[in-house]
Amino acid sequence: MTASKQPAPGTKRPIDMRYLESTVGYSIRRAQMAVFQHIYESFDDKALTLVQFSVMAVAADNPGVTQSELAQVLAVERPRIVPILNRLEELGFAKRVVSEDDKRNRQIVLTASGAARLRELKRRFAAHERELDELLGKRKTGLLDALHRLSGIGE
Amino acid sequence: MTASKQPAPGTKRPIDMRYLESTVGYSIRRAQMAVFQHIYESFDDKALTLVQFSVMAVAADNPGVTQSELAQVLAVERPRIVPILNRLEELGFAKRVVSEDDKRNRQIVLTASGAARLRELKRRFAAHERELDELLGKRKTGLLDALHRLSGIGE
DNA sequence: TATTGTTATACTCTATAACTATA
DNA sequence: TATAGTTATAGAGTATAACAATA
Repeated sequence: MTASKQPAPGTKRPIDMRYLESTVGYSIRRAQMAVFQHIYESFDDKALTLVQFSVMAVAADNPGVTQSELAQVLAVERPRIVPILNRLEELGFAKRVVSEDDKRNRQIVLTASGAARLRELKRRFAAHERELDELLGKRKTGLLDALHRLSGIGE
Repeated sequence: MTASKQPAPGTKRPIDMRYLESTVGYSIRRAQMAVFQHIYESFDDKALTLVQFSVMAVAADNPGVTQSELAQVLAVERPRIVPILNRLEELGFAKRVVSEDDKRNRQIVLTASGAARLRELKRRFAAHERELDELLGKRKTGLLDALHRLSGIGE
């Protein structure tokens, strides 16, 4: 090993990150980045985005859910739902149906093709979650509990 | 209580979110949104953004850290560091100093004013974390452990 | 009036490519 | 040639305002 003022190529001098890593805010951001990337690697090519996937998952369990309801429960602004559903309709995975009870509402329903696509993606998502299980072991229950508690801070 | 096909005004029919809420990906996104919002509420008006705060925090503990190092440890792209430092210089909180050893490097150092501002924001950040502690109790250690494990998935 | 879906706008974030100055 | 910082650009994500249809 040669003494040098310059770090060897490929060698990074260590940066003290202890302060930020002790905070929930920074740690949760880094964890979310890693988890999202892992999900996208588990999805197949040309897969849906996570928001599109989430819309399909909610629509599957709540047939006839409206766009406003989707926006509210997924915590995205109403205008953002529009291009997401446009895309899902283009792909033949979902349909807007004007509600009979209140013609302002568009009820979202999955097509057979959309339900099949969702099943495939849920299968891949489950494989991703099993990998997290290996990493987390028994910590997973506590993690979800803590995350759900954090989600309710402002209420 | 009146029977009605329409939900009463202000009443939302419950949407079944059990699937997404059982996943780490969705739960972590919602938690991050809540935590970040809580941090910004704890900061004072005209406060720095979280990335600006993070840059200052790293620079304080690692005097002379370069822009590339900041980008790498904070997981942001190099180009994004530029306007962040421009702003911190405008505010008089940080300075770029061309390195003597390698004139390509700009070493980032906090000014006295920047160090003082960082201390104030860290004080507010600590109050935010104490509120999280109340919410999480003994779960906090396990949460940070789990988040740090998740951050290392791809490695 | 109020609400749903929509359009439009702007600002931030993210991801690249390419330029400059240094090495 | 390779790297640090910068500029430029394009695509998402986010946040508002306002409009048409409906209530």
